[in-house]
Amino acid sequence: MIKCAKCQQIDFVQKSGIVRGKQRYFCKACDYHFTLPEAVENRKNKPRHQVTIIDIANELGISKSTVSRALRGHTDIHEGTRKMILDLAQQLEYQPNPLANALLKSRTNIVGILVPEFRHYFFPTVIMGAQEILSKAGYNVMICQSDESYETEVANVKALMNSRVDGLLVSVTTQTNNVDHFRTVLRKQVPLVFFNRVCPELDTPQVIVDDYAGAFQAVEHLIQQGYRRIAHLAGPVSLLVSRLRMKGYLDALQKHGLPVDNELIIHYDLTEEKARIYANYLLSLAQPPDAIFAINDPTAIEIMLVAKSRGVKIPQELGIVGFSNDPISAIIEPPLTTVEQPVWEMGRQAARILLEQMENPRIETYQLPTKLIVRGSSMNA
Amino acid sequence: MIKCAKCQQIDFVQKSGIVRGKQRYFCKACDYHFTLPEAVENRKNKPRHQVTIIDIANELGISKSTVSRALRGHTDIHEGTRKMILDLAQQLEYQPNPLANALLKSRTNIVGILVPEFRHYFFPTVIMGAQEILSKAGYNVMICQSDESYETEVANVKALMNSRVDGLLVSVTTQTNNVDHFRTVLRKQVPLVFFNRVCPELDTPQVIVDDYAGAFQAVEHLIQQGYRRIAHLAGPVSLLVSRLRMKGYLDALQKHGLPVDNELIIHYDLTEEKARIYANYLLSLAQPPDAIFAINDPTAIEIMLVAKSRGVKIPQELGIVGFSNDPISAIIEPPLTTVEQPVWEMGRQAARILLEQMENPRIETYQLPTKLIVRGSSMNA
DNA sequence: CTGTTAGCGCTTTCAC
DNA sequence: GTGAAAGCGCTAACAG
Repeated sequence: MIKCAKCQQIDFVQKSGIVRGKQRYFCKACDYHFTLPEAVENRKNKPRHQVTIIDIANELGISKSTVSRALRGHTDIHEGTRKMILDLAQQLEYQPNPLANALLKSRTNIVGILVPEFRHYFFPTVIMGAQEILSKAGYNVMICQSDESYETEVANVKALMNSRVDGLLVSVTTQTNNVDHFRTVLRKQVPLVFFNRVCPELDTPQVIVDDYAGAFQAVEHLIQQGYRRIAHLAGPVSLLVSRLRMKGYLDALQKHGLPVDNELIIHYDLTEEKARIYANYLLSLAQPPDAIFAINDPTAIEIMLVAKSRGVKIPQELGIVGFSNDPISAIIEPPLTTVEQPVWEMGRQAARILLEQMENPRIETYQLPTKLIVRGSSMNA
Repeated sequence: MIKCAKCQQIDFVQKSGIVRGKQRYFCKACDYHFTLPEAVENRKNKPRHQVTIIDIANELGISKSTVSRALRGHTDIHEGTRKMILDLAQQLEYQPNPLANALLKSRTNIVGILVPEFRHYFFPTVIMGAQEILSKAGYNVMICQSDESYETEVANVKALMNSRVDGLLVSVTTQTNNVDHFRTVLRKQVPLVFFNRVCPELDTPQVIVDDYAGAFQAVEHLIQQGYRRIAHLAGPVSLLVSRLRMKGYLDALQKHGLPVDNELIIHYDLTEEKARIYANYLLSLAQPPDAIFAINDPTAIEIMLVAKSRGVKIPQELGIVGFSNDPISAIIEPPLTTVEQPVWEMGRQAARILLEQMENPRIETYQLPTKLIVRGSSMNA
């Protein structure tokens, strides 16, 4: 059952007494005395036992503090001792237990990410960007999605806080009007960074793109293409991003002397069904719009589908511009004009700020650039 | 500074000695004696201090064991004591520290999910399905993506194991040929369930769809539509899903007496670039195919884009069928014929099996149904 | 350079 | 019914 630690043979090994509470063995073949690594013995009893510093300490007959120090890379330690410890640790495949550390330090090295959904292109991509930075910094990521439900969002924040995450990256739901759950987070001094769908009323960093400029450019482009009756299918007023893009839309109309027709402005909850309903509504107006600026690409795409189903020609009869440059917008026909935003970079940036926030808190709003990408859906030439 | 616990006034409160090591207060207005909840006092010193059972025990002058019992809902406890404890716990917003519990029980209530990517529709949806079940069961989810890199996969498994997840839901990369890292997981008795991209060589549950039947139907449909020279842009041989769909393709050809032309069968690594390259290659053959069965929808869509750019008419000159029913397949033009699989349900099922695995391990392969959805890309009428 | 001790927050025997 | 004490794995302050 027991292999000799030197010659690896089995048949010649016999027990040879107990030293310091540990069973010692003796190989009659190669004349070698040894003890079994504690971990090996333990494993027999507890199958899930993980090697601990105590196993190493016992095996080497030293104290666990010394082992800890060696493993932590402290300097004031005998070179021989260190080598001994490091070697055995490697041999036993020692893995520090992060739970013990977390309990001790009240730090889990986990960052929570909370998004409203990840069916579309945007949020998964932001998450990937954030993960890139966070995992480099030694953090794991716990992802929750609120499914655009305020209640779920509150529950998720609670769950993440309860899991003692070291920080939180959040994009709120369309329904989030009360932000007390985030106040609790801040009160408990857990770093919190909002991105895309932010909470400017909270004193914590926010990462957004230049929504205003993007929207302005988009609408100005439509005007330059000759469209005159431009509708805006906007997001809910609760979201800053909706309000900023709305302002860009309004200002572009104003700059070019176009009237604002409230009939052409619709706020909606970003669900697919509502997008379809309102697209149909707009196209059934007595004086329908000749172009629509959509709050985002999924919305624009729903509009395109509705327009197509009604036989409305894009871009001749209806110009359409979206926002985000979802890959699907290059695939659909005609390809969708859209405002590109650095989605991946937004995740990276939010993560960087969160990490910085852990060191020295600073409240700031970070704004990334946008860029209009002109495609077929708005080329009324 | 100190509010009276009864009349809530501030000005009349004064200290009234120390009892059992705790400062007591006295309100001259309402004649009420009280102590400050320990937690409140502590909060002043350690801003991040969370209320612990010790705080409650001290405040009530009882032992933490009793508090623990009351909170755990043990029966043998005085009703009055229990009520006192529960009330104070609520008042102080006591939250048990999961870290302490995790350390004690070696259970984190975290499940790791490892996927190759989440840019497309498939994996995010599976994850949402899994999360639905897992969060109901009280588990948090830690998501990693390997980005189709074997090394990243190994690193991620290590990281998740190191975080002491209670279970693992995995879909492997296209590059995963060596599965030793998963053997380690099983050796440490951590429940492991594969889905979609599975590892049949490992003794652990696998969740897949009926890839063979789905592929067979898809190809048979193409044949029935009159296509005779049907190519297959397949996944890497390393993946079981590739092999099963390949078999369905081959058997359908055989059943209908069509020859197998190896020139028309290409295995590739599922990257966008390669999809484009091979689509171009197939369409440039001296005898190009008149239809292509693609391993999945993203592949099919790349093929469609290439075909369009070459002026090849779909479905007249080229029939195309994909796999998965990615929402984009209904949007692209012509809409893509595809094999629907219950993606969300796959996540739910995998999660359920993982939970069951934690109770009584059982090795089984679960297979979900598929269904052909015929759309314009293959209607050669 | 190394060992001893205490403690992170909690559950769980084992006593009384 | 309740308390005391041990211990999960680890780090760090304090002694030598």
